[in-house]
Parts: sequence; structure tokens; C-alpha cells
Amino acid sequence: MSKTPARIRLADAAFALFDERGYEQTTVDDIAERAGVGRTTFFRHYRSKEEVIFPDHDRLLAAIKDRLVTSSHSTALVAVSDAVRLVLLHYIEEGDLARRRYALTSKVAALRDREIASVARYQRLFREFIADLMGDPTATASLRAELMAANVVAAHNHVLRRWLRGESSDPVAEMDEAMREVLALFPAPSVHEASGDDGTTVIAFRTGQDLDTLLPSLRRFIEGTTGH
Amino acid sequence: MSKTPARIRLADAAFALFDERGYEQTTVDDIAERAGVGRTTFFRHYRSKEEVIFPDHDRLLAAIKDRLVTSSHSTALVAVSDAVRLVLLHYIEEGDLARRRYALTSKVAALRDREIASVARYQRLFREFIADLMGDPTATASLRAELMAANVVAAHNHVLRRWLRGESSDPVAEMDEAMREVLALFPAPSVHEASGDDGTTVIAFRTGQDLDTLLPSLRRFIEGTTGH
DNA sequence: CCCGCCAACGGTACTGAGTACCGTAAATAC
DNA sequence: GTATTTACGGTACTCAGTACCGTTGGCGGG
Repeated sequence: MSKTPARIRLADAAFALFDERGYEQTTVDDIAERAGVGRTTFFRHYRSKEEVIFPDHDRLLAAIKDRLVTSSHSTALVAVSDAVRLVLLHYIEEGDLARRRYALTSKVAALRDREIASVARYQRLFREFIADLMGDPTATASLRAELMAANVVAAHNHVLRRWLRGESSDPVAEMDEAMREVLALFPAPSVHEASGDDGTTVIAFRTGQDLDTLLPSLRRFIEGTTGH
Repeated sequence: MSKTPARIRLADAAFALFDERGYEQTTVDDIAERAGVGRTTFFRHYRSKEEVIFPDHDRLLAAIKDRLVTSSHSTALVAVSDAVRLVLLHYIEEGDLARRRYALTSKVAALRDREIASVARYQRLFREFIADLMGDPTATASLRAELMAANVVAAHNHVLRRWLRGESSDPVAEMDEAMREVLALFPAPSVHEASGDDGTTVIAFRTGQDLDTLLPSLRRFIEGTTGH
């Protein structure tokens, strides 16, 4: 009669018990017992007690990797945005489950650490991807890749957490907006390769000088960077 | 005759055994035995097997918090820079020990995760500090704080790892340079309050258009933001 | 000198996560 | 039908971490 697969029953039992007694106060034996299976079966479906809460981080990480490797240079930044959106949509799809997990990670330090470690793996993937497509192995370029990856992940976390707390009604739009804000921090490096335009590059800075005072040096700078 | 305190002997024994057999292959009993003490004594000095490798993350975290709270608004960014430098100097002071730890965290996933979790605590501290001094509780301001904290920490990690790998001879200078680069990403929010200048704000973007084509809209934009 | 005190240590025993291995029942292939 | 896979339960083990108790060795005050 109990046709629901053991894997599901175990997850349900685990979340129910975590809610009732708390995470540390719940043993794997408790979970298995409530799910009506043996202790061995639990570890057959989940490698650890923590993994029952984060069941598909591995799959998600693989999906991100796939999205990144199947991208040409011209669509690189789009690929990063897409990959981030992938993660966000996954959480949204989970719906209430994601929020219950958030409640747990907010209370239990061990789970928060685990979550952070997972996010760090995403970040590492992004960093390597960005560094690869920049080609430049300089220290400053490497730092740049590190910063971009950190920004992308931080923006994602920010929007995701807002949604998890119920502070956002349209997280996807917020994510797009946040990503725009992040990418605006970095002068887009793709333009020069993507097209042979002789356009204008405007660098971000602030100065007390008037725009007209700056124009000569601006022109000089642009001529210096574009060749002539 | 063995006058060296048990705490030191335990740390030495632990690092030696980790080098010889690897982290997972070394039990706490092994460490205690080599240090010539009982197993209980180990846990009296270190709360866990991992903590023998990261003995003073708590102290460092407290030091950072101290540095941050003892700062006025005008010296806020200086305080963040100082706090980051504090961490870097701590590692440099450790010297070879820091490098042995780095070798371990590079190989053992559990230790890497632990390290990442510690760094995340620094980042959280920075984020809260920056968000506090911004005052603005808007979503975009909150995102901004998140991004700045992520950048500061990412820059620190980048320089620190370079030094740990022996790729940097003057990490402190590199850190200053990296911090400059990070702060350059964010238009300094203090300019408008600090002085009543009617200067020019240049926004970063790229376009295919020529500079002269852009000038009118640039002027319009500037007049729109500065009042008239 | 002895007493009481306190800190550091060792030993034993326990809980609980995770692993290894073995046996078994049902489903599926052939 | 038999053989093989698949999923499961049970037992026994290792090891990290906790709790508790007893012991030793100073150390100052009487």
C-alpha cells in the first residue's frame, strides 16, 4: 500500500522530525524508523544526514558546468547569467521545500556551513570559466575573474535569500536587475573581440573637474586604447 | 623534561601525522599518542579534530569585529581595509604553518569546506558593517553592501592564496593594490557628502557610438543627476 | 608539616554518524 | 522454469565527540 518510494518517505520523515525536534536532536535511526525502513536504506539513498536536505546540489553543479561548457566566447556572459538563473529557478521550483530548508540552515550552523560550501563550488566554477575565457593569465586578470565570480554569486545569493524570506514577488526580474548591476561594475571585455567597431569606451570614475575640462584627456585616452 | 605545553605538542603531532598519513587516515588517538597525552586532553585543548588546524579563527574574527566597531563613519572604508590587512598579516606571521595548512586544505575537502565557512563569517561581518554605515535599508543598497563585502573578501582570498602558493613576494603591497581595484569598482559614495563640488560623474559602459555622438546625451544625463 | 584547594590530566563509558559485509525477498531477464 | 539483478534489512565495526569520575601535582595558609 505504501507505494511512495523510500527515498521520498525518508525525506518527508527527515523534514518532519527536523521541524519537531530540531536537526541535532534527530538521529538517522529516528528518520529511518518514521519512514518505515531500515537504517541501511537511509544511507543507501543519502550519503549523509545532511544530504537529505541538499539532495541535488551535485546535479545542479553538473547542470551549471554543462551550461558553461556549451557556450562560445561571444555568449560567455549570457552563459553565466543563464547558469545563475538555472540555480534560482531550481529553488523556485522547489517552492516550500526550499523555504523549509532555509529555515533549517538559518538555525543550524552545520547546515549553514554546508550550504556555504556548496555555493563556493558554484563560485569556483564561475571563476575558472571566466578566467579561461579571458585567456590572460596575469595576476590582475586572475583577480578580475575572482571578483566577477564573487559578484555574480553574491548577487544571486542576495536575490535568492530575499525570495526565501518572502520579500520578493518577482525574483527572476530582480535577478536580472541585480545581474545588470553587477555587470555594470565591470567594463564589458567582450566588445572588442565581438565586433571590429571603433566605438567609444567610457571609464567609470569621479572627478571634481568639469566635463569639458576632461574631454581632451578623454580623447587622448580613447585614441591610445583603440590603436590610433 | 618535556616542558613544551601539551597544546603545542598536540598541534605538532597532528601536522606531522597529517603529512605522513593524510588527514582522514589519522585518528585523534594517533595524535594524542604521539603527543604523549591522553585522548581526553586533546579535546580539552581543541574542540574538534579540525580545530587543531584552525586554532585561532575565533580570535581573528573577534579582532576583526573589534577593528570594525571602533571606527567612525569617516574612516569606515579604512576600517575595512585595516581589518582585511589584519587577517593577511596574521597568516604571514604564521609563515610556514599557514602554508602547511594550505597544503592540507587543498587536498582534503572537509578542511576546505571548513575554511570556506570561516571566510564566510568574515564576509558576513563586513556585509553587516557596510550595510549599517550605509543606513539605507533599500533592496539595492543591501545588494550593494553584499557586493562590496564579497569583493573585499574575494580580493583578500586572491592575494592570500597567491602568497600561500609562493607567487607573491610582497603580499601587503598586492593587497593594497587589490583593495584599490575593488574600491574603484564602486563609485565612492562619500564624494557628494564630503564636498559640495559640482564635478563630473562618468558612468562606465561601452557603446558602438562615437564619443561626439554621445556627448549631448551625456551632458543631459549629468545635468539631470546634479540638479541643473 | 599538613591541609585544603585548584588546575591539568588520564580512563571509562556512552551516543551517534558513517562503512563494510552478509543474507534475503522480490522483480526482471532469458 | 532458472539465473541475475535490484532493493532492502541486520549485524558489527570504526571513529569523532561528550560526560563523568578519579588521580596527580603543585601551592598558599594554618
